[in-house]
Amino acid sequence: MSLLNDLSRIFGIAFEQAGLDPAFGAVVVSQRPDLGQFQCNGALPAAKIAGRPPREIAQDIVDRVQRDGRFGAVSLAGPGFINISLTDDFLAGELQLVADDPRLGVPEIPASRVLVDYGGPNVAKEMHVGHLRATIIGDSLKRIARFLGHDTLGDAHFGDWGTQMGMLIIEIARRDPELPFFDPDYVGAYPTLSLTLDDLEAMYPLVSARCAEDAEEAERARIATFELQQGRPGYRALWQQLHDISMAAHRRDFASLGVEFDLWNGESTVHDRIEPMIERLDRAGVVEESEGARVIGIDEPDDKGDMPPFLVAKSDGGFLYSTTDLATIEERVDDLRRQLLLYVVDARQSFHFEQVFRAARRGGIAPVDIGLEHIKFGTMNGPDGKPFQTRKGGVLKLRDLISMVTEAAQIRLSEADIAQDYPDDERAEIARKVGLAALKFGDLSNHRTSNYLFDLDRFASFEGKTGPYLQYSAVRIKSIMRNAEEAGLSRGSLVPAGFETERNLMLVLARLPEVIERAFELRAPNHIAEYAYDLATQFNRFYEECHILREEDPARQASWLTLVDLTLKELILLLDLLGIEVPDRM
RNA sequence: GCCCUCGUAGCUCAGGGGAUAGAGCAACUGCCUCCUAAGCAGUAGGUCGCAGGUUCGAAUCCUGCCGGGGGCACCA
Repeated sequence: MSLLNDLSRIFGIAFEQAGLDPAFGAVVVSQRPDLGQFQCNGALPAAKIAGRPPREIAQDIVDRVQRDGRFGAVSLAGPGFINISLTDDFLAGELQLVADDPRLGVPEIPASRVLVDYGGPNVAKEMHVGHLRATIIGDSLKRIARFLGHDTLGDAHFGDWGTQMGMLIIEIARRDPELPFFDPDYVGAYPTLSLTLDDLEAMYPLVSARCAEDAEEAERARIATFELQQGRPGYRALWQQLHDISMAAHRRDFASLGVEFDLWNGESTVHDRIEPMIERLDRAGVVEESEGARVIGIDEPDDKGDMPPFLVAKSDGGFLYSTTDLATIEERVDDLRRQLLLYVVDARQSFHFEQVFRAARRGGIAPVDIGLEHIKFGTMNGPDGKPFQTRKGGVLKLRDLISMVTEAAQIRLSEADIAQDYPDDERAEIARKVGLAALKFGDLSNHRTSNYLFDLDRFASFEGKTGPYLQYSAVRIKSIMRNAEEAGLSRGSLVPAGFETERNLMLVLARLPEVIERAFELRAPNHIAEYAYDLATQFNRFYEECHILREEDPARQASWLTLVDLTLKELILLLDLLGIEVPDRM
């Protein structure tokens, strides 16, 4: 029931009556608001096929459509553009349907079973700014998919089964070799270590550096990894503790971002299905041996560059992340019954995903009707154009980043006179929501594939095109609705627009369905962000021009209350799709 | 060397083959006795990296070149 669909259908019928493909009737929002609210450019490409002058076809369409009373003006311009404006009556009627619809005019599409893989924290490493994008973009895509009606699962997909585990094991063994985890003959319960994630995080770079320069040490880590994967009890018990310590910290960080998952799986989840999977691939003749390792050939005739084979098992029989990734696809397709897998992962891994996806196709793990997509994103850079680092040169922890923006919001709140009488806990809650909004919107308003510059001052300014601006706009409406209720005013049917800003607000409100659908099609939350900003801006203009509570015409006032209430609902929906909450006041 | 990606206003970034390429920040000028000024209105700022091509029409699609970033099997 979207307005653009309705208009496109009307124009499509006109093209059809003129003996042309109805697809030419596609109507879009006008690029020239001075000439019309909408435009249809179909006459230009149609002219080529029909062998008639474009202006003649356009005139034909205009003549047919003009008999329809809903259009205020339909006119021909330039080489064959058709400019369209609606009557205020028609526009109000269309928007009334939206206002009466719990889904705000967004149709539920035929559901498909989707899984979004995002976040991707690792054992023994605290989440840092690099995880921010994966988490925020993935969370938004999951919300969008779910709202559109897809059966959607989010998986944090923990990095918990690779060589870093072997390294941690040998490091802990080095520090305390007497621990029973390292005694192969030990039977009984294992002690609980009092390690924190900070401890683990301090260990990792040390042992990692040693492995890099000392071949024997690297060999020990490799063997430990292998034995862990083979099921050595002491190592498994130690692994469980390292896993749980890390998981607890990650859950806390995700919670503070307001991000939730349906699945907290990881690489280790699929361990038991790796052997059978490789056997099956072997029997199918897909796996070959190469330099002692087991690989799947994935090159294709029209490859531009080299495509090395995909590694499923190391020469020592151990597994690596490519193995678990392949088994994870199998699990998601066979057990979780997913039809579309979205991997929200750094663009630097695009070659890896190209390989895994090809291997999954070649091995029959993911038939062609299963969607496999790498939703790649760029890096968050510092002022030097390189991946963001703190002044000391270290990585900025996600936790610290969140405190920084929350603190900045707290300061802004102290400056505002209006907030001085708020209770302390409410102020803290507002600061949290505002800080997170600044962070999330600042990220999501960039297209995901571009690298962008992380500027803390910009995130802390809260002015202009920011998350807090959107919250502020919504809060203004909430305030109006509260005041209206106190004054005993209520909402009424929409009446035709009488002001330019009012009409424009209605037009923006009517664009919602296409924007959400397009954002999901392109896997691009920035389309939501962009539109939410347009909507808020248009509302603020209307707010300046039209004083709702002072309006003397009761019908118009009631209509305005409906209009701003619809604006609020759309804003809250859009912000929710971005993972941003709106406080009651700020 | 090969592959991927990006190049748009002083800065940070949007932009769906369509007309006169947009926004925020920074700069300058106005607007709070009036529903929250985290706001609104205005001024100024551009050979869309360069060169070809496809097209009635290209910032957008294709090719080449230049520049930034990234990647190229037993790490993740």
